[in-house]
Amino acid sequence: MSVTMREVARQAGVSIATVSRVLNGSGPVGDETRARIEAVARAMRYVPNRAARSLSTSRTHTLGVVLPDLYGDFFSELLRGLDGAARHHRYHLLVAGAHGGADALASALNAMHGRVDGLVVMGPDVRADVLEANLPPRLPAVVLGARVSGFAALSVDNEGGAAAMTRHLLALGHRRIAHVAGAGGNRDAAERLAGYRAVMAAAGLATDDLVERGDFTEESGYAAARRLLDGAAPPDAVFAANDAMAVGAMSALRDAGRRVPDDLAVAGFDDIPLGRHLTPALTSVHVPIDTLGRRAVERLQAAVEDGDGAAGRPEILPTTLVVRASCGARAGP
Amino acid sequence: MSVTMREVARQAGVSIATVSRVLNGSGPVGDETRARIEAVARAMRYVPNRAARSLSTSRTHTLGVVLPDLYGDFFSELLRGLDGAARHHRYHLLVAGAHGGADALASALNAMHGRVDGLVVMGPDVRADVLEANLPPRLPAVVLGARVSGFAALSVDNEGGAAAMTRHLLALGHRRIAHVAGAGGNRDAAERLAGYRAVMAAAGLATDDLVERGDFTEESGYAAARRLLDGAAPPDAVFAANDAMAVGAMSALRDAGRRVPDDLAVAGFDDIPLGRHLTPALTSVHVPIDTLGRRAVERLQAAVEDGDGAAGRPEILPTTLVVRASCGARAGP
DNA sequence: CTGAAAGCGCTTACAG
DNA sequence: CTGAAAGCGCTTACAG
Repeated sequence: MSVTMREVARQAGVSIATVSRVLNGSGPVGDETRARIEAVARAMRYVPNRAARSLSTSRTHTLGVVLPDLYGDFFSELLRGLDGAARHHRYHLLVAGAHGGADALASALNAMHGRVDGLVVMGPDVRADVLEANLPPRLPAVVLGARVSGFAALSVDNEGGAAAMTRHLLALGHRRIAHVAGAGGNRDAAERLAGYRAVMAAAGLATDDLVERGDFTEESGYAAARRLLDGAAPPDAVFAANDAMAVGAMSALRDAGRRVPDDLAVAGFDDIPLGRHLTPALTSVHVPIDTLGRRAVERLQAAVEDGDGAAGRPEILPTTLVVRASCGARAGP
Repeated sequence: MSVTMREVARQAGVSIATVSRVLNGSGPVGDETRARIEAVARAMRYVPNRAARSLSTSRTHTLGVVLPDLYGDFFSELLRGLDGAARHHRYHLLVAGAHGGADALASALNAMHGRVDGLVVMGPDVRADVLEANLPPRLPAVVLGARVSGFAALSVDNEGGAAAMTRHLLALGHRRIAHVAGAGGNRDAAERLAGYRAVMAAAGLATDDLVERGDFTEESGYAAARRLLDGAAPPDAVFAANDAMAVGAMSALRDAGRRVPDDLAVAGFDDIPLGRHLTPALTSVHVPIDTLGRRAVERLQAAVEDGDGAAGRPEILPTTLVVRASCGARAGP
């Protein structure tokens, strides 16, 4: 195929071992020899074959990333965090979208064997036992948004964030606070719902007719808001489990002739860039997505370097309330 | 490290050649032998080492993707297109962000040698000769947004789109149409500027004091709009070379107390999802970003399969005008 | 300082 | 139908 070390060695009149030493800066090599080899390699436009190198060193300098999807504000920012940290630690990224399903996950993981030094797997939709059954036993891995025994877990404080938002809405005087929950079976969705419910219960407020389920898409947020408006006693605030659904809800309210925030407050979760640009700007719970990516790489890098399995204590990143105009608070940046 | 074919072979009492045949479904193997090997492999949780397989087959089933960045609406959608098509053709994606600079590009390409069957490189900021000097001679590659001799080129009709937008603004009665250009040295930016200039010139309108340069960021769009407003004779329409700058321009106009579209029309380029959510919604030029990704993979896949270098004629994808409220046209979806 | 050789984990003609 | 062997392109003790 392409030019190999053997050809460089022949051209330079040395053994391949010496070429390897020069290219890796390892072992002692005579100055004259080194210069000659470097010149020949450059002239021949030699580039080392990484697959071969990986095979003999069993190091790839690559991290595998398996996400439910590669698209959208959330994953885009996650990739940014992963990419930045990976670049910083001189790692590359082998990415795969594994839209739901244990099969997709298994096949993605299979295809990475021997090509990565560690794995970042995002699994809020995947059952922990499925993950556990498919993660390679020896490979360092960090799991995002799920907890799998034996592997490092990184997640965000969904419950705390949802609780803070619910308290904020209560403090603004809202009582019938509806929640548009995320997809069933999704861990983030479940935790956010739990945070909301806990605070409502503590305030002595029932939530029976105030929870509608969506699936994290804008359309599902629109539909959920419609159902809430059509109910017997419509809410005075809508807290969606993510920003996309909040955007959908805002559209539904507008289409129904209700003004935000005058008639109804709306809030989301994630704090995607879009939120700042809406009119009114969207109150949300900030999730440190890029930090999530960065920390994942850092933990992995440490694990690879130290040889341990990246296990260690689970890490929960804090979320923060971001108050803007959509919830009707007076002071909104 | 992990369990290898040799261990499976030993456990099953056969040679590694036979194990390989079973795993790949190649060559004839006795039913009883096959069943035994499959059982053993499953029991041992054997997963083939891809680096080793790549080395002996010189096929990786992976495509390398080198982008200026991995973040933002544009790249996110491009990745979506790439990922979808890659999955469809059973390829994986090795991605790298190579923020400007020939060095980053060279190092990213280096690190991919031996690990990919083909390359997608996005190069609007990179000079063609730098690309040409760094692309591996034998590897099929498609270049996005640049033209490098010997490699397939895929781009979008920037000039046509900018011309159509300029004509649209003229048709709405605007005369002093300003253009906020993209980064200098960027090919997309240059083509969009050219499209704008050509139509203005054909209409007999001067553009001397109507072009401000930005760098594709929202902030630069804000600053450019400010400079235009502060000029001797402010424009009556602002056409930004991308949506992010249009968003910045809208903010600047709002901060200056000017209403969009009543006082000034604003238009962008790219048609990112955000545009639909703005108030007023942003008129833009739709760029088929995901198609760009999909076509890149399709061409590469064909090249890998057929053994040719993926060269062939350059392909220019059409752009389309998307009229919304920000330019003041009556009928806007 | 330099080279011959073994080995990384696979695949694939070539024999049998 | 099955196995022994060479080879993919590197790295790395081990000699010298």
